[in-house]
Amino acid sequence: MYRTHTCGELRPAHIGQTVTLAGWVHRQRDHGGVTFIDLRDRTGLVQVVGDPNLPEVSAIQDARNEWVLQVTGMVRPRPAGAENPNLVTGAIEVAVQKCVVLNPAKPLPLAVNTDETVDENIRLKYRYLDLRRERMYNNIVLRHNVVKFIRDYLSERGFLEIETPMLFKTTPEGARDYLVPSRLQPGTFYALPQSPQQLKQLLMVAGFDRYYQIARCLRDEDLRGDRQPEFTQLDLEMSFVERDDVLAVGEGLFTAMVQEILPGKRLLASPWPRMTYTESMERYGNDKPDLRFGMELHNLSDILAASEFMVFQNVLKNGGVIKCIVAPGCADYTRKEVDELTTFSKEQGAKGLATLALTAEGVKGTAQKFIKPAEVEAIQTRTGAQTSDLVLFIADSKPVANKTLSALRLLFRDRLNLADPNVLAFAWVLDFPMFEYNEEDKKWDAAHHPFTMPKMEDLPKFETDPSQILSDAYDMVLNGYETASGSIRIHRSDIQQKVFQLLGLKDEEIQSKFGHMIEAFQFGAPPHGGMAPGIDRLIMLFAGEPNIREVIAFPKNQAGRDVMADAPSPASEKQLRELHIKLDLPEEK
RNA sequence: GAUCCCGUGGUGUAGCGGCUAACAUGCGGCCCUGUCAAGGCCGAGAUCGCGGGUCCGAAUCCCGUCGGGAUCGCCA
Repeated sequence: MYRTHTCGELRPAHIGQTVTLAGWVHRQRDHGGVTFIDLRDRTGLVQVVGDPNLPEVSAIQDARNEWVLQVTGMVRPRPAGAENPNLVTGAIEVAVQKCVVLNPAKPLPLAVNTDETVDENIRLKYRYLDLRRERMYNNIVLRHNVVKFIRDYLSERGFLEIETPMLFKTTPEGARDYLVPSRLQPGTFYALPQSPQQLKQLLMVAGFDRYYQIARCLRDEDLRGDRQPEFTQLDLEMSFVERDDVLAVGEGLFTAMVQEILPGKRLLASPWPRMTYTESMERYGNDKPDLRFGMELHNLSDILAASEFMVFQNVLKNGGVIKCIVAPGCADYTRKEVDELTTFSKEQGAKGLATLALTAEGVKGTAQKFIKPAEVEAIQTRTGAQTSDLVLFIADSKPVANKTLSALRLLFRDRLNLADPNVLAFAWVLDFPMFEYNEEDKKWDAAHHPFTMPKMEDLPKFETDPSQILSDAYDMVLNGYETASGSIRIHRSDIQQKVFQLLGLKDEEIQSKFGHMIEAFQFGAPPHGGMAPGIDRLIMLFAGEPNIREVIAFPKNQAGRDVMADAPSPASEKQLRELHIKLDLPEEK
């Protein structure tokens, strides 16, 4: 037996007991005679003392940071005045009688016992050391608590956790698949699942009624701070439900979770706000609004319809819009600062940025000479802009204006600290469009996915205007992130056929790619729907971390590499031969 | 595919045209019996990511390249 107790559990109640501990040297303080070590295991720290009056102290004196020790000694109270209120074990210490070095350690490439920032490349290369640090440990524990809460909550409500295959089938829609070559059937490939979407629907056809899975999903696309090539979703599906039944489960789950395991956080509103996709786009410029602060977008196209500003005129003539946001207290921005905002806007796709500074000395800014006093007044009435505020205008096509102002809004959020980091602003965004026109490929794409149920009343629009078809798709958003996405699914094979056809899939293609789905829907498929919250993103937001790598034990870097194991790496000739794969690599420069 | 930012001892930073490259921490040695980021003294450790250029002189300016991050595209 290596230990009788853990480091973090010792209390004055243990005084007088002889205990054996095992752990890492968090810190060592050698006073020549008496030596202190803060011994660490995952439960915490405890001070062990090597006393010259006690035997076997040499190992204590020799020990260095991160050595692994086994220590046996008597728990005793610390001398009066020597208690450490910062440690939960700070009232006591362990007087060492025996110390065994289980394993010494070389000096570490990164310090485990501080929270100072370390280059992320080094952290990832030595991730097993990085994970010893308190911040990472806390994140991993939080992750466990979140997943455990999910399992308990859903199990209590009749959901079954069911595993689905990792080796499945490539699909034509959606993200790029990771392919896995089949050895037994040369020339064919599995695809790793982008999500268990089809399988969970088939589980509904099977009658399981309420299913969930903590499911790994894989998508071969470029990485971002909130996107990893493999990530984890709470995949969830229910039969005989309407949209609000699904939303109620999600809202109930995360509301209870916040109350139970996130005492430092509070919900912005309960019940959660709901808005349509269209409303979210109008008011926030995107479909994942951060509702922790205002600064909404305003459409000024009507007020400025008669503007003398040629830029505005031309945009309106071409079907564009003039929209704005109001940056509070920013009227004193310098020319340089405004230029930076203009550059930022152009990076987002806008052709330019016009500003109106409402200073105490009067109206200034690049748009001042084009906007009449009456128009300024109307703008102030609509937006609530006041003296000392800066109004930022984007005149462009509606998508560009929304995208740019949305990005500016988040820029000011961070610059002016407008969002309370302890608030969780959950909300639902509803009624997404069913299809988006893909200009590049000149075809319709599914906005959510092709199994999403179009609104019944919009079915006639398949023949007239697919862009106007709304769907029973919904997103759960949190603090400016899409944290779940779901829909009521198509359970009728005739509607499913219609969708596939509009997406431009040929009959043979529908059969080869989705024949099993179409067929299944002909054998008594129940109405069903579900959603899939992104575990990594949620935990990132719960933990207040800036990216999801911080809440994943072994994440990949921006180039999709595991820098610790150095993956991906070349396959051997033998492996390739078995798979009947020949490489055709691009010429090296 | 594109844009921007970063790269200086093990780690974190400073220096940004004139240095023998500074500081903290870590590391090694010595001293020290109550510390808890212990303290004191001594020491080792960087050709400033790499290559080229400008200059009397480059960590510092320019170009290229590699590595990392953020963003656009991409992500049903």
